[in-house]
Amino acid sequence: MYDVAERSGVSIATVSRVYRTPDSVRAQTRERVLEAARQLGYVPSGNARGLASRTTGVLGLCFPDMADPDAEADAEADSDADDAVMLYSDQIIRGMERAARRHGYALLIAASMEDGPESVVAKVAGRVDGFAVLARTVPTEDLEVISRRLPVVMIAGPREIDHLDHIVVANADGERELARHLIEDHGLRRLAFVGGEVESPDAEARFLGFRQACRDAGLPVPDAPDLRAEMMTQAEGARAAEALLDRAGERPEGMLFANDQMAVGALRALERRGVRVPEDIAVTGFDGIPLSRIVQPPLTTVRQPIRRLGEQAVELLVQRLGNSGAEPVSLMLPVSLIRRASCGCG
Amino acid sequence: MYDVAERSGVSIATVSRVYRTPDSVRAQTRERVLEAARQLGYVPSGNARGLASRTTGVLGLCFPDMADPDAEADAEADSDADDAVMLYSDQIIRGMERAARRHGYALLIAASMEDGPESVVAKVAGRVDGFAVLARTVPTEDLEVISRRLPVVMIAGPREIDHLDHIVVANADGERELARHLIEDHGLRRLAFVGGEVESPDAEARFLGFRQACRDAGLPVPDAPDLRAEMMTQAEGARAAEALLDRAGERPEGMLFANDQMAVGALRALERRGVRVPEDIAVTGFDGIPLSRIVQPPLTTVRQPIRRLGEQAVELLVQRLGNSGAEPVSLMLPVSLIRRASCGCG
DNA sequence: ATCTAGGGTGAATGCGCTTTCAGAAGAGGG
DNA sequence: CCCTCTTCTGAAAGCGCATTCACCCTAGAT
Repeated sequence: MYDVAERSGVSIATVSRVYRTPDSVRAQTRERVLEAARQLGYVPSGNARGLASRTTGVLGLCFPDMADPDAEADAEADSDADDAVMLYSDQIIRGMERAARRHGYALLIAASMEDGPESVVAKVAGRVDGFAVLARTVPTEDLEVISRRLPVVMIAGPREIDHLDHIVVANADGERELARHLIEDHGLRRLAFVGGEVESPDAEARFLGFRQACRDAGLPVPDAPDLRAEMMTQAEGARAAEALLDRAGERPEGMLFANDQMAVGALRALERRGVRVPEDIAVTGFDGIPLSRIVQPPLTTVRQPIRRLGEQAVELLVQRLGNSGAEPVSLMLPVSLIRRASCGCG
Repeated sequence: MYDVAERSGVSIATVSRVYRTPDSVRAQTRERVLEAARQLGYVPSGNARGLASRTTGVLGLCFPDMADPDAEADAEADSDADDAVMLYSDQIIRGMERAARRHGYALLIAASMEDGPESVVAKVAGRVDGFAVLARTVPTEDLEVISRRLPVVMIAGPREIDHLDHIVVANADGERELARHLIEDHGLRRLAFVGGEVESPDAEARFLGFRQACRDAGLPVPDAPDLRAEMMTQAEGARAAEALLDRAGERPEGMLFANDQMAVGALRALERRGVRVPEDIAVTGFDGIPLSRIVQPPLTTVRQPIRRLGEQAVELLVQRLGNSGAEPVSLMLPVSLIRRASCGCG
């Protein structure tokens, strides 16, 4: 910059103005400066600019190293799918990128890994005006510290820190609506719910929705899922389905899985056992992954607006950057029931 | 940082060392500093660090605003596909992110848009240690200037600037192999090639491959594609297919399209016309997009390793950051022929 | 010809951190 | 008890830019 200033016969202040507030510089001077910059191959330092102006024009995203183990597993099984199917994190990224672009921000993305002290977050946090975090990516205490200095929004996670903005999808509402549909529209009564690990807030919320539907319909309200899967993968889903079949007592009329992966696994297990879906038993999932459309029968499920999650995160960040004093916001994005053949529809 | 230093009774130099070279500080002192940092909610400024150390730990990617108009169009037609299908840019991002992560870098992404002077590139270029550019994203002259200051790798574009590293896929080889397959294995002779706009280096390279195959087989070598599509979309592909059918003279035995989108459009047009594929005519595409697997008949095509493009880009950047004096590298990634029903295979 | 605005420009300061370069504080050795 | 050798730590000088604040010049007004 000093070179540019010297070469064009002005001070560095003027060079700075040429880039920041072009109108405040006489056109002729401006041209001289730009020409000099071109000749010298001048590239303004974002770092210096950021330091001086205390703002970066960049938003960030931290996501878990293994954002979607199921999809990874799928990918290995079918290398075609690998290139075709978007992971959860891909969709978030796409959503955030679009929204950030609209607001004139660039997006810095980094997957968490164990590193030195503070690790990834530190890297991101120090270089952005604000950032989003996917659930269970960053230690709560780190977030606590960082969120005191800049806007942070938690995506799809519990509200561990009360002054954080956060966004979730309507897991409970979706599952409730799904169960209601099975009960009221298809007349099913004996429903089994297959949940996930206790620490998964999503899976738990979905189970809660299931309970509500049972209560609403006057059916017995279970205290806990009929089964819990550790990994929520297809393999676990298949195992769960078989376990439910082999259980003493009457066979359930419907199996609700906490996610699509498990439901798909169940579909395959049931087929092996010669159990017809949906004639003998209804099966449902949650998420609306691409695979749910392709399996036979197509899976009734609940679609999450994952991309909108990312978009909304950016909106919240931008809002907070404009008005840091506002009350913490807590958004819940609506989901939509997708009725397909696996429950008896279509 | 000054506050942390004061609170823990050391100088800022020591605080800096705690983060940069923890081992050079006595354990006891280190703990005191970290504790103070925690209490104060200290977040190191990436900008300042970058300024002082002249390195950011971030790699960048600039991609076109409309990375893939075809996919966009698809998405509108089928909102399901929108969430499911990865765009070209999504795959590049995924590849780069993975590779960057391995090397300890974060990734800054920004789509180009018309803005002030220098626009997006300036934003990215000033904040990264090096970056990748998708073809036709950044004006050549800007690239020329920037690439004098930091490593830049051009992805899937022509080598406009000779000192730039660049990566392309083996477009010509792939198309050549594809055409060879049609000619030798299926015994076809009258082949028509539908290309893209002249400015599309990919489409041109593919046509070149087609010519080579013709030459190899002793068939007449065309000077130009039988047709050129402006947009390379399904609609254009359909139109092209019909135009070829309606042409005077013998009907071609095979139609080779410069990408899958057009081929898919052609498939549909041919079906409407009652022309059977592959019995009456063979059809092929290029890219290996997800859709190519699903259409009827499944499309014979050439798959590009898009994700690897991103990974390789990062590898090149990292290499050059380690050794900036090296000769410019020019990589060509191999592609793979996918034989499906539309050419008569399977 | 003198005065008054204002637009243009320059000097100087500081953003928060890294990095020599020295100096201080212990640790042994003589 | 003094001297030398390590370890640690502090002082200070930037890194490249944004931003007052003050100043200068040119018009238009008087």
